[in-house]
Amino acid sequence: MHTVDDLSKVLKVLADPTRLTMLKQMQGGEQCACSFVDCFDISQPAISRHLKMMRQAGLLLERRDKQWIHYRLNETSPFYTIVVDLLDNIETVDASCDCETDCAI
Amino acid sequence: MHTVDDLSKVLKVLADPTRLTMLKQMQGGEQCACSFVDCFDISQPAISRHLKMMRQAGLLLERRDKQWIHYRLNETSPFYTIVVDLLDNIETVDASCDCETDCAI
DNA sequence: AGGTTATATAACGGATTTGTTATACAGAGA
DNA sequence: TCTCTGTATAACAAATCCGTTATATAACCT
Repeated sequence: MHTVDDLSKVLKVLADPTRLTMLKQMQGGEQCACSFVDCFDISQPAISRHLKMMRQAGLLLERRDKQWIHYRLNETSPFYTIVVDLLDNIETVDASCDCETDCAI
Repeated sequence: MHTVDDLSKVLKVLADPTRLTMLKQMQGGEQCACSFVDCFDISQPAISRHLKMMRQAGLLLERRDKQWIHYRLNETSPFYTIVVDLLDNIETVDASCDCETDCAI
C-alpha cells in the first residue's frame, strides 16, 4: 500500500513512452545501456538521464561489466508488481534494436 | 492491450497527487465538483482543469444536476481496470472534505 | 430582469520536463 | 601512457505543467 504522493512520483517516472519502452524491454531480461542508445532516436545523454531517473526511483538495478552497464528491473522495489502489471498491458514492443557493440548481450 | 504512447498519455494524467486523490474519492462513488473545491487547497479553476484533463482522457463521465456537475469514473474506458488497479494500491484517502453546498451529495 | 451560485475558460508566471551539444569520467587495450 | 569506447554530467532551450487572478457562461431563484 502506498501514499498518493509516492505513487504519483512513480507514475511520473513511468509516464513517458521512451522509459516505458525501456522497461518493457527489460522485462524480457537485462539490457545493456548501449542497446538503448542504438534503439532509440535520441541522444546518448538523453538515454542516460532516463536511466538515472528510473534508477533513482528504485525501479532499476545495474550491473557493471567492463565498460558496459547492464540494467534490469528491481524485483525488490515496492512498486515492482505495479510496474509489471502496467507493462503487461502494453502490446509487445518491436525489438528491432540490436546492440552493435561487444557488450556480450 | 495498449500502445506505449496511449498508456504513457494516460499515466501522465494519473501522475499527479491531486488527480489521484480525486480519482480515489470517485472510486467511492460519484463526486460533485464543488466537493473537490472544498476539499483541496487549490483554486476552483485549478480543480476545473484537473477534471477537464481526466475527462478528455476518457477517464471520467459527468452528470449535470441543476447547477452542479457530478463526476464519476468511466467504467467503459479501455483504461478503467488499469486505473482501478492503481487506485487499489493507494492507502485510503482522508475524506475530510464535506461539501458545504446543497449539491445533494 | 437581476442577483447569486457553480463551473469553465483565458491569460499569465514559475517550475519541471525532455531534448540538445559540449565535456568529463571510467575502463580496456595497444 | 595514449587512445578508444561506453557512460554520466553540465549547461542550455523549447515545450509542458500547474498554479494564480480575472472573467465568462450556465442554471437557479426572487
